[in-house]
Amino acid sequence: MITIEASGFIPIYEQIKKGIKGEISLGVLKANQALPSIRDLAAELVVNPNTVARAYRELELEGLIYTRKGKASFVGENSSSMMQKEKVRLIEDVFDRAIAEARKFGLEGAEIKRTFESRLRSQENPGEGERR
Amino acid sequence: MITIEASGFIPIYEQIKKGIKGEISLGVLKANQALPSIRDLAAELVVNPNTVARAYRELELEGLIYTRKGKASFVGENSSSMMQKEKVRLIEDVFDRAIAEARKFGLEGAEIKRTFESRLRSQENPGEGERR
Amino acid sequence: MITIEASGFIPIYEQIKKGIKGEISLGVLKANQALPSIRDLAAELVVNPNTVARAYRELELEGLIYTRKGKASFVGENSSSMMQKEKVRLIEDVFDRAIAEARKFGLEGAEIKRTFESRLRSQENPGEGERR
Amino acid sequence: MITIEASGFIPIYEQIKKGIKGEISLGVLKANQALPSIRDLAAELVVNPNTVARAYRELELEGLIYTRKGKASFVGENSSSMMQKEKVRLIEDVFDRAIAEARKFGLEGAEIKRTFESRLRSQENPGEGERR
DNA sequence: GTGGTCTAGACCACA
DNA sequence: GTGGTCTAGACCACA
Repeated sequence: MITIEASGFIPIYEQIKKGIKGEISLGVLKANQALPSIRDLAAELVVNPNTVARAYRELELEGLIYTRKGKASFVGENSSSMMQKEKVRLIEDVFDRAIAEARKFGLEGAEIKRTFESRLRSQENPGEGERR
Repeated sequence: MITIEASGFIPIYEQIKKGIKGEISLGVLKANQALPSIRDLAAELVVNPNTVARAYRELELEGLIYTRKGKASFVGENSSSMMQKEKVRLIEDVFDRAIAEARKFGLEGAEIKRTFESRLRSQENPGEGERR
Repeated sequence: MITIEASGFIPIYEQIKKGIKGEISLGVLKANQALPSIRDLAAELVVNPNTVARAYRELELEGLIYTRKGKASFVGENSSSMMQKEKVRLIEDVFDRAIAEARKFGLEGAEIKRTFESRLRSQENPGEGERR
Repeated sequence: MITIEASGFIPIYEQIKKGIKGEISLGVLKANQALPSIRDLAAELVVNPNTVARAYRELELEGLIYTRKGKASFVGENSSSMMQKEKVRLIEDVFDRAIAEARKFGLEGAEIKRTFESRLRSQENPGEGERR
């Protein structure tokens, strides 16, 4: 289940790569399991097949998947453990950026924490609206 | 003090816009204060003047700054209050994205919180290294 | 059919914007119809592609067109009705300016009207030449 | 009484030239009469003296005014008759443009006339608002 | 010196 | 092929 946001600046192929990495690290996609075909995934995401192909090609270059020509692409044997290691780095990075962004707008530690917690809560209880 | 990261996908002119918005919201740039000249900022950021000009032009279209041809660009009268309102939205947005990212990699509420707090701490005490 | 007059002070990108707005309001360009490609229009107008790109970009910021990267730019769903509303304002404005101009040269109501009507007539019957 | 609109694309020196031409053609400024000094007019219009100087310089090149160094600029002997001839052309031109603009937005003869007349009326009776 | 427009041309993301 | 960004560099309006 990959979601694409067209509005942003992040290339679609990067969003697809990230989505698949997420599924590998989650265990949704397991070692040697076949990925969806390029055409199927492209149709599902309403995206050009070339774009999916590029995502797969780069994942292959990174050693996370392998391709059997004429058959399909498969999750690599060591992908899961590779992703475990990268996962930590990736998530830390995303929070570092978010915190840096908040600081750029003048928030300090306590405020940043409060904002973060309020967002976490509001995402977990989306029906409730936001109390602060 | 705007920093440009060339590696990312976010266009330079967007990074400049964001930087200036941050400074306005921080009060570093105050109403009717002159922005650095296009050429100066371009030199400082090692970027083409056209790129800075585009950032300024878009900020003007958004009503945050105004320009006196032949003189300079200035922070708009209401920019600060405009940014105050947008600030909340912007920061919430950045945390929403970070949390969504973390979830995509299989983290849940408690883990996300722990990760966030460890990053916040490690940024505040950069000398200590990172404990995990 | 957009015409650019190089002699004037109005920037080329503004003339292109105005031309496209005219075509949308005329119904020559209909909702979801593709605009000419940036390169094609640039070639037709003998103008740099960047200049057309700027016009398109600003029309997009104004919400009149939308762009699918790698495909084309398209007329927005509500552009026609947006232009209908703006059309009145735009045309009233242009006559206000013309009338103000005439007054600046000392013409009064009746003379202004006579001049306007003679121009309207002479444009409708260009073959006849101008009688004064 | 010259009015400058800063928002537009028309250079300020052109607006000043046009204003002075209007005053000459109106007879407000008569042959051999001194124009306001560059500094005075610049102060009055809240504009840089260089800008007024340029307007005067070009009017001199067009033969409409002459300058006595150290004294002032004066309306030329034949300016009034020169302007009489140009006046017609100038005003016709402005209406031609306005009509062309209206046509670009799909209006035809009768509608154009109606719009023009309504603007003329509303300018003459600004207190009344616009009835159509 | 300062901003604004424009061109030529390169390179990239995407279809 | 199509749009987007960026650079280098020119020229102009204005201060």
